[in-house]
Amino acid sequence: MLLESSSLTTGTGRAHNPCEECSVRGDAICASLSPVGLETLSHLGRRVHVRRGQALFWESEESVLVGNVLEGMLKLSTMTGDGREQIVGIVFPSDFIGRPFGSNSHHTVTALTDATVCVFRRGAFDKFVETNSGIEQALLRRTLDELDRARHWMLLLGRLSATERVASLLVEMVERLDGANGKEVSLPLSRQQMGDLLGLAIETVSRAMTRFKQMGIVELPGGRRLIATDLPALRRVAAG
Amino acid sequence: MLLESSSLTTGTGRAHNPCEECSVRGDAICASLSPVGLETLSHLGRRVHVRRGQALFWESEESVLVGNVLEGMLKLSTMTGDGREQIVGIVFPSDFIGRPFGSNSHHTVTALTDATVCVFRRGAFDKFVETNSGIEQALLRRTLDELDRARHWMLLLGRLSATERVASLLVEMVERLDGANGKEVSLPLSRQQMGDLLGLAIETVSRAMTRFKQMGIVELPGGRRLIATDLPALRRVAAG
DNA sequence: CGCGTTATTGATTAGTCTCAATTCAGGTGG
DNA sequence: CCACCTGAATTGAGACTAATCAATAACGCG
Repeated sequence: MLLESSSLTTGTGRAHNPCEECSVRGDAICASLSPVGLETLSHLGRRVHVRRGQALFWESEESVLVGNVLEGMLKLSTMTGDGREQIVGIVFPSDFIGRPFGSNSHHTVTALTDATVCVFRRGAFDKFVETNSGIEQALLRRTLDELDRARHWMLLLGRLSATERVASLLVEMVERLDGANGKEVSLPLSRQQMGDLLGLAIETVSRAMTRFKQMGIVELPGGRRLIATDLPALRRVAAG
Repeated sequence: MLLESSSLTTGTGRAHNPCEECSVRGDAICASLSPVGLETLSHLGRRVHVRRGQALFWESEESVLVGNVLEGMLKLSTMTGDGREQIVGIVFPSDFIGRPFGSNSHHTVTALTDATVCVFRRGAFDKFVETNSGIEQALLRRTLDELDRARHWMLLLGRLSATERVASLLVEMVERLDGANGKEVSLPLSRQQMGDLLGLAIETVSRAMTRFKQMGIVELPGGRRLIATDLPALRRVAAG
């Protein structure tokens, strides 16, 4: 249940600043930093590897960590009192996770694929932000974007039918995994997780998928693989 | 001496900064400003009065304005292609509205009650923020809170039953309108709007309300008035 | 190749939406 | 001040969507 720190490995690099050759150097909030700021930050962070299915912060536990996703994809989720789960966000490389500035957002962060995250203790990160206002603005922009995404998802959850929701998710996945018409992508989500994200039962998700297959707008070559053979049509279904 | 403050406020001499006696001075993002910053900002903003039902920015139109709510309550909403509406947020006095930094969030802002908003042209506001990093952090905190709220709402929309949703809304309304057990509050939302917020049909909302009345945990003395006679019980229903 | 897990498919049920009919509240004009 | 009118809210009946329960089928892994 609890995070096993033994399974988490710390990154290397001491002489050279490891941030310089970070895979998300140009996209994450660190992009706004000067070389000096970057140097300081590099001493605060450490790389953590998480295996698929592993939780990163535990819900309702003091969320002491914040960080940037370097590789892989993770889900943010909450639960109702009686155990129903809702995924409230999917994070991709260069996305920021965690809640700076004291308060706590009560979300579980779980790796959907094997992932690498550059983490900071929140206190140290907060202090660093105070003296580097560039990063603050980067964080603000990113948070505003997240807010827009969350609100867009509210529309989906509140007003779209099951079929429309599944189509929307497939379209978004194809886009974010840079697929195209006829190009195969590998979904990072199980059917159960798709259900938890869309507010649907697993069977409902499955049925929608087979319906799309029968309509000839997607192919499902087994497992989590997906080919959108008629992306415009899928988009039309998603639109509502 | 020459200039009279025209339509907007005051009545106390022009040497005095109108922001000083603003109703949300201590709570809005302006709270973080120095007297000098406040002085500058006061020249950029103007007060706008909106009547109940009036829209403030129009969806998909270039959202040129941002601002602080001074009085009243407003809703943020989006629509599907075929006209289904979803309310994605309710804003209260001291809340910030609008999307700074270029991009556009495509939300309609409509007054739920008569309201007063302190608005800024976005370009001017953005520029002001760049030279006043205090306001940036205030905005960031506020946006992080909004994000948490939106994600909490995703749980509600994705996983709670109709009854649980309505109970949740009533609890939240009682809290934000500082009601208590047995204290009457006046809901700012019509049944239709409650439905648009909860992702439910108007009839379903109505039925849930009468069920609560029959259970003896609320009273509905007509109109939009509400008395939670057993708030703990209502909370229990909401919990799910 | 067999086993456990995950996904699909089917039958039934529960919950919510839709359509339709009153009832109620609030504002208007006589 | 009251009767009326209009929009909002409630209530009821039936239709439909998606959840649940249950039984295969496909996959992934040792």
